[in-house]
Amino acid sequence: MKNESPPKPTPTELSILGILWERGPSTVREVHEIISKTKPIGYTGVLKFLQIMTVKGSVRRNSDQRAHVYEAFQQEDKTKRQLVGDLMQRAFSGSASELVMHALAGKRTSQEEIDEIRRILDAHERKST
Amino acid sequence: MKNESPPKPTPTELSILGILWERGPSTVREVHEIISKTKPIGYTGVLKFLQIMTVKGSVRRNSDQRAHVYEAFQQEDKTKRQLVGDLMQRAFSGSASELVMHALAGKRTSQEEIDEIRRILDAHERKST
DNA sequence: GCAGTACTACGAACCCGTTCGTAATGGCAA
DNA sequence: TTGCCATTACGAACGGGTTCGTAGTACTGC
Repeated sequence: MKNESPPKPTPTELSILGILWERGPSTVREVHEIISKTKPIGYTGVLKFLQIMTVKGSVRRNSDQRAHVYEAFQQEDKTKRQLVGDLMQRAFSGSASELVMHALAGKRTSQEEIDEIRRILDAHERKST
Repeated sequence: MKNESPPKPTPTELSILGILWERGPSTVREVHEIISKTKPIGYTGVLKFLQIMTVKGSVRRNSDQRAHVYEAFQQEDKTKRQLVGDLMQRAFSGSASELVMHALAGKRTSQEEIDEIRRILDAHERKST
């Protein structure tokens, strides 16, 4: 047993985690204000998810204040790695190049993005050599 | 309305589609033999999925033979593109470079894979200029 | 023609993600 | 202190993905 394997977040959980990763610790109200712009969900809905995620251990609650403050406890990197790895395995038999190919085919990508990816490749190459 | 938007396959459906994409038209028995090596599922379970997918339109059935032959009807490229695009949007705010970074971080990648990705980048660059 | 076998069809049930409605709690103002 | 408002807590319900058990159907050998 070597890694604590963060449970795979459901779609809605991921949306919420994303907000917490980006904004840092936030109250239910803050999360709700942001997420409701893109997803139809009520205040208590967000709260419910935060509670579930608290039980699962993917977020932590600080109840010092009246309005409880939640923060992401699940590691951003590890979670994202797992999500991509899972899809890569299930849809592309583990082939990274196939994954990249379809990722680029799906949307227009700026020159900066492409250059950035090249840098990532260089760095990865140097590391693993 | 321009694209027929292939419905997003569920995890198990994707496993089956993958087999059909790779092997071509197959019978229930053949699919079951392959998938049961990695996933605990019975014969009728596979059949059930094939039936559901037939209704959804992602596979087609040929009942000329006694053992019906199923073939993938859903486009491989389009489906994969959608899956990656969806994850990229939900987990990485649409950033292709972040996606690639975490994909590579998740597993060891051979030199050939990396070179292949570079080729893909080159091709994509040329096309979009 | 009859029994046995292999395959397909159908329906029920279960689990989990998701959502909502309502009750309980605690602080603030008058 | 009392009443109002914001916030949290809890439970129920709905839907979809997944699985399994059983019934129906067609072919094969005797």
